[in-house]
Amino acid sequence: MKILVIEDEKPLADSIRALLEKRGFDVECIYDGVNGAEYAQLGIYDLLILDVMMPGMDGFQLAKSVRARRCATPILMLTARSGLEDRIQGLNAGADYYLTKPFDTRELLACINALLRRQGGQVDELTLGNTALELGSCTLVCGAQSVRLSAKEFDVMRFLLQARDSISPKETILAKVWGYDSNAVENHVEVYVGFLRKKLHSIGSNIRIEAVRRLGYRLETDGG
Amino acid sequence: MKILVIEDEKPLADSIRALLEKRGFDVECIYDGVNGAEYAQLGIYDLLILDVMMPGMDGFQLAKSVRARRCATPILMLTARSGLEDRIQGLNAGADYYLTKPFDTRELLACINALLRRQGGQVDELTLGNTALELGSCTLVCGAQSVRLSAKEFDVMRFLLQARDSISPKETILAKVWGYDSNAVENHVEVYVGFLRKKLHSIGSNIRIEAVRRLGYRLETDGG
DNA sequence: ACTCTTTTTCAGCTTCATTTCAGCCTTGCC
DNA sequence: GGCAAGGCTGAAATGAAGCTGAAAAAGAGT
Repeated sequence: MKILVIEDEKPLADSIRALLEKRGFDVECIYDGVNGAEYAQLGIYDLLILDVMMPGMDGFQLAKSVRARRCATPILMLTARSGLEDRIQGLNAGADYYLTKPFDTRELLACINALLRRQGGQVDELTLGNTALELGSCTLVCGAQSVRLSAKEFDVMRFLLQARDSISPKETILAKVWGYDSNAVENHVEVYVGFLRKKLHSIGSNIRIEAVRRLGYRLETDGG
Repeated sequence: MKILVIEDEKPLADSIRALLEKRGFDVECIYDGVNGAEYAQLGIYDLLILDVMMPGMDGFQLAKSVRARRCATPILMLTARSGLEDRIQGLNAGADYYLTKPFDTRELLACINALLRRQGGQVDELTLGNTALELGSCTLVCGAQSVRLSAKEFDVMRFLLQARDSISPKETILAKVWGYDSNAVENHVEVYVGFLRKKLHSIGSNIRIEAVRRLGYRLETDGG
């Protein structure tokens, strides 16, 4: 995650950089508005953090110019001006969030997470080994390969992934996926495990569904 | 644009509704948290406005439960509690913006615009593959070719495009396009998907609307 | 009142996820 | 080895889910 900080007070900018880098973000700082605008418009950042008051070009102008170029990077405005009019002006200029200085570091982080959460495409997935189950699209993904799962296949796979290392008894899978009062039998689970094994294999996954005699199934990963 | 307001102070809720309706939004109000959660999870709203302090289920719990169901609707939290810890808790619970009461109506509108802008509310076309949906003219465009869509066709197409890779259940499309309380049936969606397939084909689009049995529809693009 | 478009209804048809089943393989015990 | 129980699998049957074309109904425009 690349973040661009545009802030003319160097000490503050650098402390933000330090804070965010500690959290694993990739941060760049620019100390004036005019240069900042150029970098911001590259469109390569996942988030812009802008100061409002800066020599040359202020945060409002900067936000407007970024948006005018159809660049959709989220913008967090950070400023000492806490007035209502400023907040409205900031938001209307294209900012996504308006935070007033002095700010608490935890609040800053919470804001950044909220903005990036949206940006990150919100792809919820369960992963194990080299393989991910995308919940939104019911798809198993392994590197460049992927297969779609049917509704029941998806339910079973998801149950196994959520159980992680523990053993899932067929009885439990049956109750959870088919319903405890359905008249499905354990062979259904066996058949579906068969389907899943085939699909996992077809995309080169290193997950195996292993049968534990009398007890149920468990996921294992090959090679580490 | 459909907005759901969940707020237990009826007069406030209704005044927000009036304000937003005047701006052309389609607004519903729910006056308690538990019911609110159910509506919110329908996934048919473009924005949720939540009060924090409510009997039954508070805004934090509500936001968490919505997010837990992988529902990505933007959330604006509106509250009398202005403390730092609250703001952090709200953002971490899944809120996208935190506004303290009493708020200025212009600020509220600016926030809403900022949040909806990101939702594709402000952009004027949605694209996928070689095809664009022009929001202003309800037209599907592919290269030099184009077709006009009827109102319902447009709504369905737009919903599918906004869902991107994820699967859109017929139930949700129905609720969003025909209204959750209409007496439309799932076959309506099937018929409209049929219309859209024909039109997509007629302009040489490489988008396909694929049925995922038991789960819903998803867009796919042909040829990489 | 008429024409044209959009939306709804419906019945018959197709398809494929799910179920069923029979036979085979594996494991572990005597 | 022989046997039994548990597990696996390929193929066939099934039925619910999805599709479609045509016609009725509802609106919109003239």
